[in-house]
Amino acid sequence: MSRSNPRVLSTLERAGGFASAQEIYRLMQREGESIGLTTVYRALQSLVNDKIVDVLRREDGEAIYRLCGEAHHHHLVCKGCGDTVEIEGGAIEKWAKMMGEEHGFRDVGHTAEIFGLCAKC
Amino acid sequence: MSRSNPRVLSTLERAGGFASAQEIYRLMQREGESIGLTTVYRALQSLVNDKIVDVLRREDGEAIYRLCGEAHHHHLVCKGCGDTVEIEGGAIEKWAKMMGEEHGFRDVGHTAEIFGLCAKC
DNA sequence: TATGGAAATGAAAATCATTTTCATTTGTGC
DNA sequence: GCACAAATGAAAATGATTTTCATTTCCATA
Repeated sequence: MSRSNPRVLSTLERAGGFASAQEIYRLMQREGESIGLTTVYRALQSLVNDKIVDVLRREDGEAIYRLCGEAHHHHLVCKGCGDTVEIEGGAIEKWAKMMGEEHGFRDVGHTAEIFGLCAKC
Repeated sequence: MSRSNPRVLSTLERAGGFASAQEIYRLMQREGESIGLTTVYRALQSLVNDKIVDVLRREDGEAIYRLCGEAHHHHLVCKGCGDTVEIEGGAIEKWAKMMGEEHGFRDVGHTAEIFGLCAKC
């Protein structure tokens, strides 16, 4: 069942380890790779199953796939201009871990995003 | 421009202050209210603009609208069975606030969800 | 009380990400 | 070479959300 297409994985890497299925597809197209959108989606699902990547959501709901092992960080996003700052999340890591344990959960992950209006907006 | 339809707001309240546009629409239908889906979406957007509700995303990407002023909490969700525990997020509130200030952001909000496998799964 | 225009409404079509279907192709062991 | 499972991808289906556009409702003013 291993449909973890290596071309898709390598494209995700090349995209900075942080991209949506559509972006990966377009990128591969632009680079002349012959692949179908369906296969991209399937490969990404497979990579998620194998815990090689994980999934987050953009503010607009689109799924973005992130290479696990990427230095784990969070985002501070401006609602006005979309500018994004990567931030440290040490406090969150601990909080998530603690909360998970407290309720008997294992294999615990988390998402956290902060949004607001940046100085310019 | 105030399209903050009061019937939509009151339905969101009745739904526990936490529902998607589609759910609100279906609920209103079921209760015999005559309203169009478009109007529900517009009313919700308007409520968001007026900061009466804010928007989050379900794991599947669907937008859910939450009454502001609802006791703000976070979720611990089981990836296996979907069971959800509401949890305290004091640490996060502080973290988000601090990070926002540190980068000159105002009007700062955040989302944070923890997910893992519960004891039963 | 008419009336003219602005705001609100909603049905239907458009959009867009994602999933499903299904026929075709590829790869592998025999 | 052959059979069969897995992989592929085009096209259709799905589902949330947005847009279009014609109609209706409000409201202030003549």
